Amino acid sequence: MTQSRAYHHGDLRRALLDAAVEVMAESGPAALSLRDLARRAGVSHAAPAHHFGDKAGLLTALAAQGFELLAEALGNAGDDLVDTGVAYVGFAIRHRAHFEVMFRPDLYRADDPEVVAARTRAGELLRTGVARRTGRGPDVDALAAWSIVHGFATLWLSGALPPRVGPDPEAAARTVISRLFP
Amino acid sequence: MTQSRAYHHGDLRRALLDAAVEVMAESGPAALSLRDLARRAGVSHAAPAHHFGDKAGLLTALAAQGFELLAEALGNAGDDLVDTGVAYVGFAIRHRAHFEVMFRPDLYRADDPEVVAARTRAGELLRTGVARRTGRGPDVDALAAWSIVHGFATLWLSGALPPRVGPDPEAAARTVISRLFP
DNA sequence: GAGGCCATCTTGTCAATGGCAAGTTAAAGT
DNA sequence: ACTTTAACTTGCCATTGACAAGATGGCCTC
Repeated sequence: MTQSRAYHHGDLRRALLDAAVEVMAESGPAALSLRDLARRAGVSHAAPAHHFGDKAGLLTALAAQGFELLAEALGNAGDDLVDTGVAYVGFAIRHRAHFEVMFRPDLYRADDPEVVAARTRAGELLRTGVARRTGRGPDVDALAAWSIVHGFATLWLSGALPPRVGPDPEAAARTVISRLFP
Repeated sequence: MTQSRAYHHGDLRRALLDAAVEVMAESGPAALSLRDLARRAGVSHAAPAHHFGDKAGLLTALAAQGFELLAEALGNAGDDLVDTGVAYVGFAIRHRAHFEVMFRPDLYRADDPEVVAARTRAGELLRTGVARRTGRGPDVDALAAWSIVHGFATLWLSGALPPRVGPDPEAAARTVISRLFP
């Protein structure tokens, strides 16, 4: 109904992407199988190939969608730098499957035009969030900010953080980011 | 010759781990195939199963080895906090394959005793590196430090950083970490 | 030194997967 | 009505991970 016309299935492209997100959120990207997605959508095993070409094609679409969602999340975060960082972490937690694909370029075609456009947009939003603070040059601040939120999100998602950090990732992230920008 | 006795092959266990590191350093963890490793070692396709049980078993051994290497790298880094952080990044760059597996617990058995022991050891070395500095409590400092070095390493490995950062990851990491601990 | 034991590795097989080729269905245009 | 074309199916093949059963060869004991 939304972007590809409704034929036999309705909106298979979206259904496959949604199913992929669901599977990966539970079992990680390694557990993804095109045939399983097709089964969940109630179509034949070769149907996904029509929409995405191959597995990398599906993950490319997912990565593009992820960068768009990230840009949206950063755009809604307001002007404060710490809020932007917390929004980055919140996006990673809430859209775990997207996030995990986005930063694994060996899984998809990172030079895809849609991916490049969405990634550029998200990157600029992230950088403008840091623009007004200065220290050793804005580049260093931006890189440090990106590193600390990306690292925190990654560590949280991988389960590497000790329980002592607490159950609320965004609250913990706020504390950590404030340590960088007091 | 080193740990498993030399029978038909010599030291198949080590050969398979080395081949796995080589493959993953080039093409990422998704490209890993037990049969390919067996081919490279010149043994039959079922030989790896004897040493590692299954694919997760091989990656478990690789993760344990990785945490040991990380502990070693951190131990050699000296007392300075920034040096410890740079050593963390240096480890991630130099042992990319290990690093990428270590923080992807869906790929291996993270509760394996050897893995737990090595990870605990590395974790303590990382935390003692931060111990002497205090700010909002050592926990926050340790978490911030870990996040920033882990995030920088991850972003560098994924190729997400702009070329402007320069060609030397450890030099750039030093600048970024110094931003957190001036 | 003969026989047994066991770690090491091989051969054979099976289900599942990704990807390709060729055919089928049905909506949409002319 | 006829054609075109997107959307999907059926059938196939090579590769892979995992398992079962067998072969090989060093080591140990009596």
